[in-house]
Amino acid sequence: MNKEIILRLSKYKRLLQKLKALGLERVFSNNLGDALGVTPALVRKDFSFLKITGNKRGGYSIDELIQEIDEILGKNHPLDIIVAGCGKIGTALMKYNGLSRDGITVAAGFDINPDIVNYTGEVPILPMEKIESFIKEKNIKVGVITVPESAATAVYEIMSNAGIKGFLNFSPVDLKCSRSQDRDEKSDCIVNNINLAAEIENLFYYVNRDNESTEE
Amino acid sequence: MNKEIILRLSKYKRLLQKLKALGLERVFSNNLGDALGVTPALVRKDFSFLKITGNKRGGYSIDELIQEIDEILGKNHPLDIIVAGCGKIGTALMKYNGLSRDGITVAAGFDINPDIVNYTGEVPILPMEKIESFIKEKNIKVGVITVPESAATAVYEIMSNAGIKGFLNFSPVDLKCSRSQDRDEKSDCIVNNINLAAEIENLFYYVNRDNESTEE
DNA sequence: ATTTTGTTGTGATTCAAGTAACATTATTTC
DNA sequence: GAAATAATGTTACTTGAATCACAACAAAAT
Repeated sequence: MNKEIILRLSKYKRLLQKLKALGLERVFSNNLGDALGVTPALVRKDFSFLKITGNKRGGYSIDELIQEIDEILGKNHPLDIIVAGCGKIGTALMKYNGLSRDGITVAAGFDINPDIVNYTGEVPILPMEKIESFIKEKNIKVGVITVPESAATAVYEIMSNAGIKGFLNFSPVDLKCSRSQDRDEKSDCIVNNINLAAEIENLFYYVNRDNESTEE
Repeated sequence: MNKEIILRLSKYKRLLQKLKALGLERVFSNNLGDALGVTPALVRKDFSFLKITGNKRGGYSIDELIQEIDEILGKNHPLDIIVAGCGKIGTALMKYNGLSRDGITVAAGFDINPDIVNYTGEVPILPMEKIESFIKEKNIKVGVITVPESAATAVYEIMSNAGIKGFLNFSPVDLKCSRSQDRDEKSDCIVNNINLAAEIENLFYYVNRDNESTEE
């Protein structure tokens, strides 16, 4: 199955909440498709795939949609994550309001540097040695990796062995776990890699190319 | 054309630099494919598409490859960017070493909050009113958007009108410009959207689903 | 009650990224 | 110098995500 479907789900929900705030009660696949820049058929297919069903003439109930999407995204369970590596990016994520706004809680950060360990902060920063026991005790399943490239694989191994199943990886090495390619298989874990420098390099490629072709 | 090709290019290069550091001089499509988890044929296709050519028996010269990739990624020009919105994520990016390590320089940050404006920092934080003139004067082409959702579209418009062609957008709204879908068309601009909360929600979906199916 | 309307749900189609296969050609070996 | 080898470069194929098109059907209108 496609990762994109679930990313679209989050976008549907965000939009639905706004429509609800405006007083709307029902929505059509056309509305959602327009807003996301996809065809209405794809919206219906997404819902069909996720066993969400609408009304043959009246579209979809916004309230029900939101509820069902929450159910699918696991919003009825607590969304607790940890952050491994409290450098620039790591600490930013720990404090980022955009996560808590969507119900995601950073339970703790971890770092090898004893100088920045801090048990009393709003989100505590614990020594890296404690990451394994913390994961097991709190039964954490999702973690963010923001350690330097050289440490990424080792930290990933530790987290994976301790029970983390979902990874958001900001280090520039592509972490790939056993069967993560095929998201339908019951795989050991999932990794979403975000390579910030590569994303920006990517932009420069198109920008430079477009420049050149207009300079003629 | 596919964004993925250019992201792979960055990965090729990272790998090539490591191989070079180990003393290697030549590399085969097989090596690169293994490391990136793709078929060797795709590696050759990427190079073929980018007019990079190898040696029928001896593979590719690492030095030449690195040079040609640098050329394509525009590494011979300065990679100057700006950051709009100096909140948690924005300031983290401004100080993130991972960018400068790849030759990317943050020329300045911008924010509406006068309290955090700071002309003397390593990377200055300027008032948002100055973003337009700054872009024009310094001829900046790539920008990062890390403002709150409510301001995202407005800031995008200003930046776009001032001359920014490539956007990395961290606000949860999908910014889409005229013809950015089709990356072959000479389009007005390119936007890469990164929705952090959605990425994590996405992980929880798979983690929860796998849990449920093993609980039977 | 019957017809019309308008939207869902889904099978067929398109399209593009990635894979597989192979013809091509430098290099080595004898 | 000819044969064998081992890699590239490219054509044909596969696959899967998104679109298109339409049948099914609930609600509204007559």
